[in-house]
Amino acid sequence: MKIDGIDKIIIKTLVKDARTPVLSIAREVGISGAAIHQRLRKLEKLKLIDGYHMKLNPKVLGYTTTAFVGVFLDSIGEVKAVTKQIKNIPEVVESHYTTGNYPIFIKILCKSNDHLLSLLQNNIQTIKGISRTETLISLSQQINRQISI
Amino acid sequence: MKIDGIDKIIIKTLVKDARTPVLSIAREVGISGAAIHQRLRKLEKLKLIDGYHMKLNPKVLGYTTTAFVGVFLDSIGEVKAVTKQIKNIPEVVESHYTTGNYPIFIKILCKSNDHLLSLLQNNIQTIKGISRTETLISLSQQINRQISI
DNA sequence: TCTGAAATCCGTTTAGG
DNA sequence: CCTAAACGGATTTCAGA
Repeated sequence: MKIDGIDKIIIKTLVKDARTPVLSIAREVGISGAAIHQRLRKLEKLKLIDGYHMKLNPKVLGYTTTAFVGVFLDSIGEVKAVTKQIKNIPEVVESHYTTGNYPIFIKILCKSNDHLLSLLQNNIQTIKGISRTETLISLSQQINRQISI
Repeated sequence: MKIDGIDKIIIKTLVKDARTPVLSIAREVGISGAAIHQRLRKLEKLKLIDGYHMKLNPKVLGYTTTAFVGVFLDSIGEVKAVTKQIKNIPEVVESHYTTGNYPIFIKILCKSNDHLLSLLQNNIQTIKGISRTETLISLSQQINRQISI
């Protein structure tokens, strides 16, 4: 797996704006569009490129609060069943199976503190197998980026 | 701010694949490409669309482990200074200012447990103002999505 | 908001060094 | 790994309903 400087420019450009035309990258680095195209195919085949996605701004939809919730279980065997239930809650955007304090750790978006409370009490804590939760509210996010290449 | 069914199709399509041609969406919903184009401009003006980004697969780069680190500070006044230092660590992909157990909560990617240990001992814990840390290792991630519309 | 057409530009393939 | 050429199809703009 060789990733040279040209590949890095292609990647950095498209991480920033996935709709940058291939030909504009080609002009930038001074090779043909077809060559950029071939390199993109290579990077996709390597699975280094996972996809191209529109990013939504949750705040415009009213989701102003991010919270992390550590989930304790009655027994560790229930991870799968509980995760399946958690998947049905649309406000949950990440779920991790973890070692440390909690077996399950999730990230949720909510519209207000009341919404957060309601999610915890009416959705998350009513799932069978969950014994209790610990919440961490993100007041603001200073870093949000991908791994650097 | 009105988002109708057509807007939702546009958004869902581009969230899944940001490079879907406007004209293919147009055929899907049965209106002209120009109309889709106008709606996209509208959604961008609303700031609902935050951007279009290539998503990298950290595993292909060797980053197989995700960890969350709760950071305790000597004094709460040091949040800004410490965050600035944290930003210099490339493995840190998220940093949150939080209420709860920790004032700062970060997400990091690492290549191995040794790498994680080295990051904690040689990078994070050497930052002036950090008193101690608590680590949560993600063994696997079951959910990774955006807010639903 | 939408359409349809025009103009311009792009992605992709192919043949070849 | 690259180029150049060519085709099909895309984005974008604009006038008008």
